[in-house]
Amino acid sequence: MTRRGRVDETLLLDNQLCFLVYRLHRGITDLYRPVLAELGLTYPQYLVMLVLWESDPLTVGQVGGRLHLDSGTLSPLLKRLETAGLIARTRAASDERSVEVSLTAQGRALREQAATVPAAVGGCLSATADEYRQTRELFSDLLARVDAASR
Amino acid sequence: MTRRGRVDETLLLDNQLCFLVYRLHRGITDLYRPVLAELGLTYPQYLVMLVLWESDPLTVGQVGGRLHLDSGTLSPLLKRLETAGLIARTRAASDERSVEVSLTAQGRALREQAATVPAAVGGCLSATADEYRQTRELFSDLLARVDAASR
DNA sequence: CATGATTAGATTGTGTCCAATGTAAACTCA
DNA sequence: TGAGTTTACATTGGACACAATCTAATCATG
Repeated sequence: MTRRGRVDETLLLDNQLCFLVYRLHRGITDLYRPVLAELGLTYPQYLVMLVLWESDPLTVGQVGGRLHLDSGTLSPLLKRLETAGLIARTRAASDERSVEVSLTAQGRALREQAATVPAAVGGCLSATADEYRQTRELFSDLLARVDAASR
Repeated sequence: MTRRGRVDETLLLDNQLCFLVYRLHRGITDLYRPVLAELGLTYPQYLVMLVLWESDPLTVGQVGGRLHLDSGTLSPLLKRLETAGLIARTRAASDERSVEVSLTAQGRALREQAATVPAAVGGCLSATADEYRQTRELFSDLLARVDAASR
């Protein structure tokens, strides 16, 4: 394809989709950081709270399944959320291996404050709700392909 | 929009574009990891090499400008690339504050091996080159918007 | 020219992310 | 039932990413 000694344009940074995703990820977290800082959360911690606001309680494994994170990441993260008073962790009675993660009153209350977060950030990403949905579909398809490839 | 006590669907994980980008970023690095491991590189290290294969030498600041990374990230990363024998770091004669990063013969040689990397990974992302370009455009626009928003 | 401000990198500390390993509980099935 | 396997989570260690601070060199301005 490329001749010897010439620039291989597939190796050019700007041509790489993956670099755009990498930059996009960091750019978006830059948008979230100041907003979430007011809630005392990091972005991954916010994701865990989103999951628990949808369904509570959940085991550590269930939270991990939702976010595709393992205990190596979740254990210390959940410990910090517990220290912050937002969640409680208790060994499940039915299976002493599992740990149930549940929201505290403070953790539930934080949801009210968080209600404004998506609008504050999402507005930067798309002009219209339709465009937002459309982009989301494309990303979703792409993610499915990536997940399938790593199988 | 949402009534009190009802689920706020903007807080649903699956509705959030940012979560897709977050997952996409990690999914794509999962694809790169085994391929780059054969070159002895992590993904961020690979990015630095891409930048240097395009233009060599560069100061630490120039590399950082290209990747949007600061010295807090780059200093230890470049130290590891130096230990691996891929780059050299020398104080610039013209300005003793700057450090010039240059490829070693080994670092230049690695490029041949890396030539197959984009195809190995990019194939998972899009079926056709046209689709790839189209997706890239969309990401590029979105990134521009995000960068503009964080100003 | 001397002093204060700015700049380039390095360092330190915190929080992910992931691989590898450890530990205790639960399961399997001979 | 009981020994071996599997499962759930915790821990450790390496590598980013980012904020904050530090140091040394350069610049700006009087």
